[in-house]
Amino acid sequence: MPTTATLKPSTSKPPEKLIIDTLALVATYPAVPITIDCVIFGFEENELKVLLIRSDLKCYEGKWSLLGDILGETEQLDEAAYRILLQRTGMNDVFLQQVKTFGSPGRHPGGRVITVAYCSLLNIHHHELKIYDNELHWHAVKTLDNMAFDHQEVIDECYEWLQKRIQEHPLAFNLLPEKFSLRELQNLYEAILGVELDRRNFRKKFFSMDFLIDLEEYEENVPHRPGKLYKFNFEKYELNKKKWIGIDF
Amino acid sequence: MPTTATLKPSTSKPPEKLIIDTLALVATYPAVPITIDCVIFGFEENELKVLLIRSDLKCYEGKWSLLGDILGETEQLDEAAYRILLQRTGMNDVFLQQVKTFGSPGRHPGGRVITVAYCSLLNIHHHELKIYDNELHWHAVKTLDNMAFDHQEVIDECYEWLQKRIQEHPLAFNLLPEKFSLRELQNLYEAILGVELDRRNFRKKFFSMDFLIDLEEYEENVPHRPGKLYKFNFEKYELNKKKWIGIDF
DNA sequence: ATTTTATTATGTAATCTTTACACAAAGTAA
DNA sequence: TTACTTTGTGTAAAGATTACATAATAAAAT
Repeated sequence: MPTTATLKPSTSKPPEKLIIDTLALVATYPAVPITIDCVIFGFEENELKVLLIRSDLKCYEGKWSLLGDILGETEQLDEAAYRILLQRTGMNDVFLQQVKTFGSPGRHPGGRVITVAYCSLLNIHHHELKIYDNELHWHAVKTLDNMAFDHQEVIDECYEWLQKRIQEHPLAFNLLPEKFSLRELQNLYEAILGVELDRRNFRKKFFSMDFLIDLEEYEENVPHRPGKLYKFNFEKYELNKKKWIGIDF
Repeated sequence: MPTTATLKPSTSKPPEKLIIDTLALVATYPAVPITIDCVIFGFEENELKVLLIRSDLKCYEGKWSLLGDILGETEQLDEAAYRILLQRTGMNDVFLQQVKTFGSPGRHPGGRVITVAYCSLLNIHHHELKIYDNELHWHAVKTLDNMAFDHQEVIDECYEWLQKRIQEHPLAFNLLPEKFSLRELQNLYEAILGVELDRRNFRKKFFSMDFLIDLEEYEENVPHRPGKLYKFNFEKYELNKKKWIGIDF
């Protein structure tokens, strides 16, 4: 035992007997089917949306469901999430992150199934859906109801995760066109955070971060004064990103 | 389909055939053993520590391991985490939170086992260990090595989660005595965040949050001028806590 | 008793950040 | 030409952060 460890009291005992046959050990463990569910948020017409399909279970007939599938026997969790997204939508250029695992014994009508939720945020017009089986579609997050399984809860947790995340990481730029106006950026934040922001202060904030590249181009075909277009400087961000924010609660 | 949903293109198809026998469906799913691992951080002698036991697998002989066990067949994930902590340590008054699920196919030598990591932070002197089997002990986080399974990685992820978390939530107060001096509080933050902080600014920060109750009492038996004692006003915090932090990256 | 040592407690000026708020300029549509 | 809509911009006040030094208190050593 290293000297840095707190001394164990005299009642401490080493393992009774070391287990040699780990395969036999694991074989005695009860096993549970694992699924991965993908919560893919998108943004369109100033509204946050999420990708859903029709449930193919009779008991959830007509209800909506997340994109999910069972975990393959030799698959990494992340790998499965990317596979599912590709199989269901044809998209292969999306960054997914694990958010939370849901394991209530009663969450699946067919018996215990544990699901690991993965989340992403993307530009609906940059990522063409190539497959539409089971009525795959973008559904407004505000008007969700009628969800199969515990998918409402899964979406709620992912949405909270997302709201936090877009304030700390430049996620939002993934769902704007490459060239965007500050108004588009602000609409996005307002839609996802569900608040109104002051336009001047919003601009000041982003300009002072100094990650926006002024393209010296302007919007076209807008029925009013066109806004300037910018793009996000991901390289600069990667070099300069903050380590921490400071104690604040 | 609600009117808010994006219209599906003509290629969209409803589910081919609805599944009625969900039990039979789930029975076809490959199943994986699930374990829960508890990453319990504690603080003692100005050092962050974590609860470890000896691995009882021959192939990890002499290595340290997190407190873990298999998930019971009808157990909630959270429930299992609390049970494991109670069984292994006798502690039953600890708040645990799910951090991440680890599922690399090769992470367990006995075959695929997926683990869900739960994390907590507590005051070593408030939570007496009542069981010491398998050399249960507090181990300094700084000097970890020689970990079984992927437990180093699990601890690393939980540590990062913790560093972020204590800056946004008043977690830290759970691991001080009820009455504490500002120096104790500062030591804690410095130890967990791994930085040095300016004493005057640190005090200003906490006083301005206005969640500390001045007890008008002083430290005793210290070989120098005694510091004032405070306690944390959890009620006030619950009423006033912030909704969000602001865009910053 | 006096001195030494360690540590607490406190204030201020400079800088930076946040907030609230209003008006002129640019383009389209009528 | 006018009306409409939306962009772009500045400033003052308040608040937060940073960097920094000195006096007070108690115990321990002499």
